[in-house]
Amino acid sequence: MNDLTTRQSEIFEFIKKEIEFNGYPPTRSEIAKVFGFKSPNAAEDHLKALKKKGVLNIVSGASRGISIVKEDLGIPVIGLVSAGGPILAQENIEKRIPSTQNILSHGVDFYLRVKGDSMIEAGILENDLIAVNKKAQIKKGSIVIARINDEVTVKTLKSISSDLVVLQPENSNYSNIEVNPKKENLSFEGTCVGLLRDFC
Amino acid sequence: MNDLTTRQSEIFEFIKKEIEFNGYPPTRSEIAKVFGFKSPNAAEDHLKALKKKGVLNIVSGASRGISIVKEDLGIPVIGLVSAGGPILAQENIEKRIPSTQNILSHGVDFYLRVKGDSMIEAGILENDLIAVNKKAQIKKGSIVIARINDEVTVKTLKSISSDLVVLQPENSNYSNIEVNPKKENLSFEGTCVGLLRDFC
DNA sequence: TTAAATACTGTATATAATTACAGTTATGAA
DNA sequence: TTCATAACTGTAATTATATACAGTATTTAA
Repeated sequence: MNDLTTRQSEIFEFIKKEIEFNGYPPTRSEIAKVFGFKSPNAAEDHLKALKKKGVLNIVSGASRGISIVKEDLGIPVIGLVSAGGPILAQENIEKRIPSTQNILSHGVDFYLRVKGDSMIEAGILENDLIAVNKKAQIKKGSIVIARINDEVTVKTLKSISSDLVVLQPENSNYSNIEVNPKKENLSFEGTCVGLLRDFC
Repeated sequence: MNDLTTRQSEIFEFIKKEIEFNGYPPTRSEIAKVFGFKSPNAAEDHLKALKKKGVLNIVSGASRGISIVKEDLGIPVIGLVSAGGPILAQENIEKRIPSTQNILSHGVDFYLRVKGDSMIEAGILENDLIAVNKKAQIKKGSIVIARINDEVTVKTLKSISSDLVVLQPENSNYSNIEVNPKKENLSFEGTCVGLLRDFC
């Protein structure tokens, strides 16, 4: 229900930019003028389409009564991960942090609250929030969020091959975790791309 | 030039809330209705006053042509601190991070980029950004940003009295710093209230 | 004390803006 | 083929909106 046509995207982007730049939305005539429409009704038609597709709200009768539908709930913060189910399951979401501006440079899919002290030598302390990107390439040396037999853990990926994956805690009191992905259930939830610590 | 009267503040706050809530600014009539004015001209007068005081932009002729003047440049990120001068001097500002939403719970006056490894055992690594609050009470045990004879340093405040201040690095390779505030120039730039790390 | 600013009422009007209705043309799916 | 959707032109009417002008009363700064 949210695949806009090329033209609709152009109109939608223009409206967003206008709101950003002027502080208020454009009128039908203003849209028409910018796109070279000879009738404000062309803009009206586009607005109706964008409303129908759920990306705009239109308040009838109000001048400039256009607003952007924001489905952006914020970036979820994952506390304890319940066994089974996906990490992003509703019951795992502790709260959400507005994603209004990307303070961290990579895309952040979710924040994970750190349990335990296995990563303190990498400067990752208990209760820190690590910013996780789900799609960033999993590679040697990066800090990964791994799931081993339904247990979620944050470790440095030391080596990876088809029958041996070595996960290294950054705490000399702990030993490396060696997993054979053919025998055990191993998956990667993502890569650590940042960290937030909130002193309170 | 920016001291609004009580009434003007009410109007100004209302306009901000309307923009936040509806996505577009109110009309004169809408303002008048909410405040019980019997004439839209009362709203017009207020808008003119708010424009004159520099907190609003009004685009003449445009319906709802009201926008908030934003002086908010974002929270400064301080890189290297040049000797002398205040920490927030222009030349020290590396960039600014939009303060659209307070991710961290305390007020953040600026971010300071960490140099060196003196705090690694507190999970503060080189190049991390520590969030600094200038006004939070300086107390024993908190991580403070101190200035000793024009040198800025981040340490844990171990003890404080009129003739001895002990600053403790969180790295066993370093020794405590002892300062006599009567003999040396010591000031506190603020308290660490958070941390941002951006893996890149 | 005197002018300027604040905070309104009341009226009126030009124009800004929404939006319906009637069409045209092109494209892709049933 | 035929119908729905997309992307417009063109016209026009209702209503939404900005905003000027003329007042009044109160408060505040010079």
